[in-house]
Amino acid sequence: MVSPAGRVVTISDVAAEAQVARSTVSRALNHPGRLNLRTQQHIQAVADRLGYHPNPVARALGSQRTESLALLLPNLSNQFFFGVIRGAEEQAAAAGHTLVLAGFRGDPDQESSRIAGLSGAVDGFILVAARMAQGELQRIAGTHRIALVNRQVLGLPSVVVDPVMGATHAMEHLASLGHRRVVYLGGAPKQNWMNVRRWKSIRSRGASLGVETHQLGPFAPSQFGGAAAADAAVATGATAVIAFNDPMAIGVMRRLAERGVDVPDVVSVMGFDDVYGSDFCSPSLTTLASPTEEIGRAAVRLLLEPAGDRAHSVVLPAHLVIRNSTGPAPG
Amino acid sequence: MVSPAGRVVTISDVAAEAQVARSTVSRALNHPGRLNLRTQQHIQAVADRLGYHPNPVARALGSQRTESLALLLPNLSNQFFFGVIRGAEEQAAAAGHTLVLAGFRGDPDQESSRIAGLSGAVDGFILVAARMAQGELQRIAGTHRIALVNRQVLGLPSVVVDPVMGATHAMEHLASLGHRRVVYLGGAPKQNWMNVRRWKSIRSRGASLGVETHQLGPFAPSQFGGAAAADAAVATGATAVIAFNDPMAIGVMRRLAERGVDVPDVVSVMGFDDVYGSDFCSPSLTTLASPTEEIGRAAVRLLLEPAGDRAHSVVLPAHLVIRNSTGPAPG
DNA sequence: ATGAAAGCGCTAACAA
DNA sequence: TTGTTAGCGCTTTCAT
Repeated sequence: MVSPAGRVVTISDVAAEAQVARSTVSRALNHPGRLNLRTQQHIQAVADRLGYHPNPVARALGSQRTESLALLLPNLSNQFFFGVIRGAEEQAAAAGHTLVLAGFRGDPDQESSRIAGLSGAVDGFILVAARMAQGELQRIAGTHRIALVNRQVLGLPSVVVDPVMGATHAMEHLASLGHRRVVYLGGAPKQNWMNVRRWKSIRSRGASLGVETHQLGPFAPSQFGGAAAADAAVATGATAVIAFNDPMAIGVMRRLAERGVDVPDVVSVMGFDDVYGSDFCSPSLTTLASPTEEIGRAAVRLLLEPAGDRAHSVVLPAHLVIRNSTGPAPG
Repeated sequence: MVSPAGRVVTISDVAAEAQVARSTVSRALNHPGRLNLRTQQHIQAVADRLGYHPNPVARALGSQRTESLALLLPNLSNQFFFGVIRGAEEQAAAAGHTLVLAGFRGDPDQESSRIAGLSGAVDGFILVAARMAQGELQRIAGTHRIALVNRQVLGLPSVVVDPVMGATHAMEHLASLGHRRVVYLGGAPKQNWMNVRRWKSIRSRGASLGVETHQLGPFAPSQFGGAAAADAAVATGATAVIAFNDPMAIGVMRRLAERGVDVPDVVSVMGFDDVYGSDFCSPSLTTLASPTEEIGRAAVRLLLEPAGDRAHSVVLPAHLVIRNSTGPAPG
């Protein structure tokens, strides 16, 4: 850590103390086995005694590997992202990597400028709910290792929660309860990959089930947005509301409670993701659970995989969690 | 970004193209003003045209400044931490810094080993709810810039939420509702700085108010821990329960609901922090709100301040949010 | 199996 | 105001 003189211990200090060349110290620590066992043990002992820790910056400059990954998110307010962060950090740490966190505040310009700024500082980028144009993503993928989360782009590695499975389960659940008129509350931004797929899948499954579907929005993907959407949602005459995500759904329920509209007796409400709080809100929320942590872990694995077998696209299942916010259609 | 040849653009490319020395390019970008305006503009233009972005790693090796900060947390499950992360990222980004996230899984050994591993890779550390021994923290502070969150150690910069204010408000609130017997559910680990202060302050304010206080625990600082504590809590005969944090309090309420014990008619329940969910759980939770984001921001500011006026200790106020989980003592 | 030497891309004295 | 020259601490050929 620190020499008696107060200086940080460098590889030179270890080399001098162990009476070997600096390169030998480097090898002893990075490629033991390519060394005489005794020298390697000796060097290790000296390094330990001196409290030597290689400077990651210097190491990165030489090796071109920083052993760190960036996680780029639209914001840090959404509970869904928190799960992704947790999974990513866990997997990164397990692989001996460091995780850099960056929020881009929903601004696509900031998104690419942060990538540019971190370029060289990390070995790869996990882009969650990327807002950038597809062409720009492909261009970036030409020079950087990236993995997308909840967005698919042809030829780029990605991890998404199956939107078709989710929407299908949702519609089948509602249809089986007798609902014939369902409204989907879109989340902003409207062109959000997941938002588009969820709506498309809901509409198409609705058609095949003989359930009428409408879309409203986009609304902010938060309780606030849900509350703002609630009145319009019931005004459509729908007996069931599917929100783009759980916080929106909770916002809907809170607003309906204020108005005295009973959930699920008058209106059923569903969300997506099963984030923190969806189990203890009132009524508890029926939702399509996303494996948030696994998303983060899978994205890290994708990034760390040998470049050979890349371009995978991982599709994770969504599963229906039935709670108390959905019930038989009234009438 | 990338030269026609596919190589990443370096400072040398810019220098060659602009017909100046590399150091001049460096200056033009880092210390404009110390340069002839025309040269500086010319270099800037060339750099822009080539899409030059300085390599942060190389820059750090030369300057000894990485422009990045590490945020070290016991885990990434606690909602309270999420707020701190959000605030820290925001403030770091505003200051042009990058945030490295590291969880140490509650293990003090991992805590210090992650610090050692990141040493040199970041300019400073924010240590949230640090578990390390005080002496070790002081030793680390000798060689690294650190800022503690929710822990105070003599002479070290820190940001804490006022535990006395919080506990005082809590006890006064309960006393005014006629409660005479209060139980505090401690959070693990027992020696957690905040846990200790909260209990001490509750006990002492209880004494001066003539309210009997007991401590139970420690329990896991989560809904799970709260649920496990609930039965024992009511068994004490207390009419009010104060949990170490909100998730615990929510866990208590869920368990009590299962048992048919009414909150707040039979037992009042309070938590700390006012995290996500405390407003929409059922009943909504009376709690002592912590300014989580501001904690993160303040910690970053502390770290980024000129070394001269360091060793500040910031104490942020906790404020009482009265909701529906507290009511008059029964009887 | 080990050492010598050349960089990685940049910053920062020091010169001019 | 600008160029020259050393490094920063490490990895990595290339020799030996």
